[in-house]
Amino acid sequence: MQDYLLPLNEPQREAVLYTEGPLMIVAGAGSGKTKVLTTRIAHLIHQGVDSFRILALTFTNKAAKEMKERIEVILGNHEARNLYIGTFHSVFSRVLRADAERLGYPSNFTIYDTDDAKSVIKSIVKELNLDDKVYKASFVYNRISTTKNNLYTYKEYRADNTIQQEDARSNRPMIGEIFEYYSKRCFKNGAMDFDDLLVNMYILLTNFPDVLAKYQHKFRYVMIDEYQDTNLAQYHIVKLLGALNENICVVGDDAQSIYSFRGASMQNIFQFQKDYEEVKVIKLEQNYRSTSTILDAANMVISKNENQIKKALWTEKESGEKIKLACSFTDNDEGKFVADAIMEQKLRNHFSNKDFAILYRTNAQSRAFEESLRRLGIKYRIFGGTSFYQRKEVKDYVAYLRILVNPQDEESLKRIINYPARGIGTTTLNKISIVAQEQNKTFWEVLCLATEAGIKGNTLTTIQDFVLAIRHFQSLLSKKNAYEVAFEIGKQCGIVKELNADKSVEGLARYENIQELLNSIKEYTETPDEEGEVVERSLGSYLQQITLLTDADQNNGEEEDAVKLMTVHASKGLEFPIVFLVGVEENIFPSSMSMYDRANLEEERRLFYVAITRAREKVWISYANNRYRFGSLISNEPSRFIDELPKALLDMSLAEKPTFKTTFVRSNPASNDHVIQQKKLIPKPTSTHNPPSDFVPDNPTNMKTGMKVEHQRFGIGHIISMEGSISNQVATINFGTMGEKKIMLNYAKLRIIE
DNA sequence: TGCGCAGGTGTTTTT
DNA sequence: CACCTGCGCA
Repeated sequence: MQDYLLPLNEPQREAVLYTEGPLMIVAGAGSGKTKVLTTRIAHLIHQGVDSFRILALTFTNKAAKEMKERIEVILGNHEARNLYIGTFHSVFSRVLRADAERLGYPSNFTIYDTDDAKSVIKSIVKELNLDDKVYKASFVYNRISTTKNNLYTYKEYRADNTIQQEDARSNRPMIGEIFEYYSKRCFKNGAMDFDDLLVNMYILLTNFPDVLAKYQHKFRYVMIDEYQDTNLAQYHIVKLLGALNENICVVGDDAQSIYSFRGASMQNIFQFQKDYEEVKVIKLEQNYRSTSTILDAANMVISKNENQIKKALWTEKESGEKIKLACSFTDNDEGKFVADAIMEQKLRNHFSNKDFAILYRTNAQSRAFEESLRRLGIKYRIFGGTSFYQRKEVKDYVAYLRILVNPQDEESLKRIINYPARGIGTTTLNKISIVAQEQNKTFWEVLCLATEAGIKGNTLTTIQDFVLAIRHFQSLLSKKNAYEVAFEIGKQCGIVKELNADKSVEGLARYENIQELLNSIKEYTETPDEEGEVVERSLGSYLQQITLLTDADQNNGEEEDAVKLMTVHASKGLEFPIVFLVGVEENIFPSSMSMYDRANLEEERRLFYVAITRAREKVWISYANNRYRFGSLISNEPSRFIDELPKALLDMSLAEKPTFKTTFVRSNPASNDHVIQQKKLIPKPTSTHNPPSDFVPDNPTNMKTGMKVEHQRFGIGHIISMEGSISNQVATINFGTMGEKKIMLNYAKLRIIE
């Protein structure tokens, strides 16, 4: 037997050796699926399969990179370098670079990120004279995105009665029209958004039989990780690519499907088994990651879901510590509590910073933890939020580079034509836009012929200078490398000078970001090609690549000794010795956006499952009674998911009293803990009011100044005043001995008494 | 055309 | 609370 097969258990080995024909690996959390995938690829190469002919699609670029490295270790050579491996989006963008022209796109097409796409939608809504409050960019974008991920074009969208009725009912009948304009505009700009990378790949394969044949022959083996998070477009592409050889191996876990908002459907898992006559299914059920306590808890929670493939995940590991439940008074206290707990664990049990992860449902929750960690001098690193390449100053600079490579890109052109300020305002911009529309020219073409567009005087000279400058840099590109050109742009256009002039903390950070951007270009373009390397190192490929970098990819190089902070989504595929899962409250986790129908709630539950199963040794679950949201204090109940955990696996000693760091005087220390414990497992120690058992909150829209209302925790009070917008009303309520409180009606549960 | 201020408005999750 | 937008003024 080969050495690399020795560390595998029976089903793992079977999965590695089963190389021919369709294979589905159902891999539970922590069951060694990455190990199986890497060993499987290594085995293929070892058996003599040409490494250029293996395609592996992963969820993040970082995962791809790690897999490559692990394969190199197993094989002891650099064969893995030739693999086609990466995310769907990055692999397809590479394929499309080669064949984009057949679809009428330039090979240096620009990739629009979500912000770019929304900005295009905004201009279209404006051009069509529609109300931007009704046609909010994010709403329209999501709808278009979902449609495209289901492989619907704007034509089909506009022709579909059901869709049109839906839009009519939501009072947004023009979405189809916006969709059409948007598609045409992107095409004219030589730009693809994230979804276009999938859609156009699909079109390329279906409309050009020779291209399909080329890739079907090229990719003799196809492997897909995280299959439960693929969408319909991805499903069809994979099916097409694998149709010739049918050597398709998908790896997934329905229990970890958490991206339905992006069009992912775990239906693809079930469909896979129907698509091929002789599909082999292998289940990996032994968990090597977590203690049995953690695993039992996770299994118990996920068992509440109706929609799932039954699995029996087990472990040989010891039971370990119970899951600690911790209750804090406010979100700030929660931050301090977690930082203290980390400090204590470090001192008492000799853990290092890098052993800890703090996982939350939304990015906005990170702040309290950042502050408290900083105060204790604990090094931390946040993953996610606005990524480096989304920062304004970086995007502005990148826009210059995009224009050099693809002058059709109107979006980027608008970004930089007046940055740094050179006196070209909205008036001129609109004028050019109109001429461009009328004469069916690109924005750039009109700029080049500014005289004909009726532009005169100073503005004309400015535009002509701008055009000359861009052309100069374009020609420079053939003489100098991308880094040198980028550097020249910063210098000659005065961007660097302008940023350097701002000596504020933020200004300094912006300046440093630009230096970092230049460094990254230098590193990318000046890395010598290794033998056999298939990566292209032009400015065009650099620009496409950076747009597709994910949060998980930003971890540059060696692992540093820092506490990791990230959303539960971002933690997928990772593991940590100790996990703090925080903000585990109703309205937050599960999110108030997804708790009102079964499918959404089940996805939240899977998310909870993912969070817990990240931990190897210890899990702390934390919630706060009150937290600041939009500036005022709101109260949330502990999450229903806490109730779903087996009591025997919980250590509730820290949840009996909330940790107080805030100065707060309890008006009635002799609270009624015992009553509440009977009613609900989770103690609510701050309760000083005992609501009747039939307490039903009323609709907040009926509440008016002067009313007498009952709050579950604060008791009876009078509404003194109401403020805030209609969608987000804040009431000031006098609760007598409990004092005056500002309450957000959308979140609080209030009952009208009279 | 550009800047400063007031007011409104919004928070899932991400390629 | 922060961020963004829109408006008024120089």
